[in-house]
Amino acid sequence: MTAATGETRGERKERTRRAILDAALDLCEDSSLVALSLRQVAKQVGVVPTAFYRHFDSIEALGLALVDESFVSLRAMLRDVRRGDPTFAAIVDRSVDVLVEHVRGQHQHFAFIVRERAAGPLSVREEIRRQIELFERELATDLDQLPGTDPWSAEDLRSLSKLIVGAMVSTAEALLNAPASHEKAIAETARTQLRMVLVGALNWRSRSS
Amino acid sequence: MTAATGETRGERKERTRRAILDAALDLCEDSSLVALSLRQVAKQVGVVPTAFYRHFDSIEALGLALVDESFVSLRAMLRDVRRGDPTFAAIVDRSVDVLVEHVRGQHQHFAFIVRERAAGPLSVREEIRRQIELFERELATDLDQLPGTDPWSAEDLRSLSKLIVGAMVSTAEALLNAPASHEKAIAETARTQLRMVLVGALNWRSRSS
DNA sequence: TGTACATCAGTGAACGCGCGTTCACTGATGTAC
DNA sequence: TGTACATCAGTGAACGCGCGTTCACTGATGTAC
Repeated sequence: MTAATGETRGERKERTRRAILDAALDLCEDSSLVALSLRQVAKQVGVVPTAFYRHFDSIEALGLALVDESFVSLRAMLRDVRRGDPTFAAIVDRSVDVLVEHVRGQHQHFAFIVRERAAGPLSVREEIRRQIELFERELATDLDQLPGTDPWSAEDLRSLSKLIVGAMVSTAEALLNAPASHEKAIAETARTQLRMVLVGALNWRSRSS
Repeated sequence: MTAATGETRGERKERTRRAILDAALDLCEDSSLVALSLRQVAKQVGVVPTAFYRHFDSIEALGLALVDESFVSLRAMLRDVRRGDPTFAAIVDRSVDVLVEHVRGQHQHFAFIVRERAAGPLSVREEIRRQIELFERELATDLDQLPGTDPWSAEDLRSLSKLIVGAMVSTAEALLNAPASHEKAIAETARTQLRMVLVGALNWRSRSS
C-alpha cells in the first residue's frame, strides 16, 4: 500500500483492509475460499504476505467478514422489496426486478455466497446457512401479514418461505452462470415460478381447511 | 495396493481405480475438489503419488469421473420415481420417499454434486450443470404426459420443472446438512412444497387460459 | 509551538512442508510360439 | 507344456515452487507534555 497525503493511519489501514477483501472476492471467484492462499491475496493487494496478519487471523476469518458484508447487500435488497404495494402480483414483479438488479450490481457478493454456502470452510458454511435461515423466518413473518394467509399454519408458512427463498437462490445462480442476454428469460421464468407457488399456496390451503 | 491371488492384472487395476475414486469422495467431503491434492488421495489409497497417473490425468479428470458415477445413482433414483401410480398425490409421496432414501444411501455422491456444482473446477461445474438441465428437460416431458397438463405451454413446463428440481436439490441439501433426526420434518416440508407447487401450477394455468 | 516517546502497518529473511510432475526402474502378469 | 519376450501397475528419487508462520526490524504517524 502506497502512502497518500491527508490520510490518517486508521484511514490507511481501512483502505488496505478493503483492498484485501476485494482481492479475496476477486481471486476466489472461480474456485473457492478453501483453495485461496494468503500469499495470493497479499500479492494482488501489493503488500508483503505477513502484512495480512495485521488485518485477519486467517483466510477463514477473512471469509466470515466477506459473509457479513455480502449479507448487508442482500438485506438492502430485501428492504427494496418490502417497500411499496403489498399485493401478490406487485410483490412478485418487484421481487424479481430487484433480484435481477442486485445480482447484476453485487455480482461478486452473490457468487461468493452461492459458492461458499456449499464449499467454504465449515464456519463460513455455518454462518451462511444461519443467515439464510434468518431470511426464511423474516419472509414467513412478512407472508403472515399479507391478506388471505390467515388460516395457514406456522409449518406451512415456513415450508412456503423455504420454497420461495430456494427459488430465489436458484434464480440468482442462473443469472450468475448465464450470459447477460438470458437475463430477461430467466426473470420471466422466476416470475412464472413465484406466481405458481403463491397461487398454489392460496388454493391448497383454502381447499384443505 | 496389495496383491491378491486369483486376480487378473485388469481386475487389480480396476480395484485401485475404485479405491482412488472412493478416497477422493471421502477426502473432499468437507472442503472441495479444488482443495484436494493428488498426494492426499495417493496416501489414503496406500499407493505412491506417481501411481495416480496410471488412472487419471489430473484431479480434474478424476472429478469428471465422479460426476458421471454420481449421476448414475441419481438416474437410478428417477427410475424409482417413474415406476408406479402416476397420480399427483402418489408422485409427490413417492418422489419424496425415494429422495430421502437415496440421499441416505448415496450420501457421498449427493454431497459431491451439491458442493462441486458451485465450487468445483470449471469443467466439473459445467458437466454437473449440463446433467441437471437434462433432468429438467426429462421432468418436463414426464409432466407433459400427466393428465390435466395439456394446456400448459412449453415455457411454463420448463419453469415448473426447474422449480421442482430446485426444490428437490434444496431438500437434498437440507437432508445432507441436518442430523438424521430431522429427516421426517424435512420430508414433510418437501411434501408440502411439492403439493403447493402442483396445485398452484394446475390452478394458475386453468385460470389464465 | 516544539520535543521526546509510543504505537503499529508494513518489511524482509528464514523455516520446514506438501505440492505436481519428470524420470528411469522393477517385477509380476500376460502372450506368442 | 515350457520358454522367451512384451506389457504395464506401481516404485522411489529428485526437482523447483508456493505455502503458512516466526521473528526482529523500520519508519511514518500519533500522543503527552
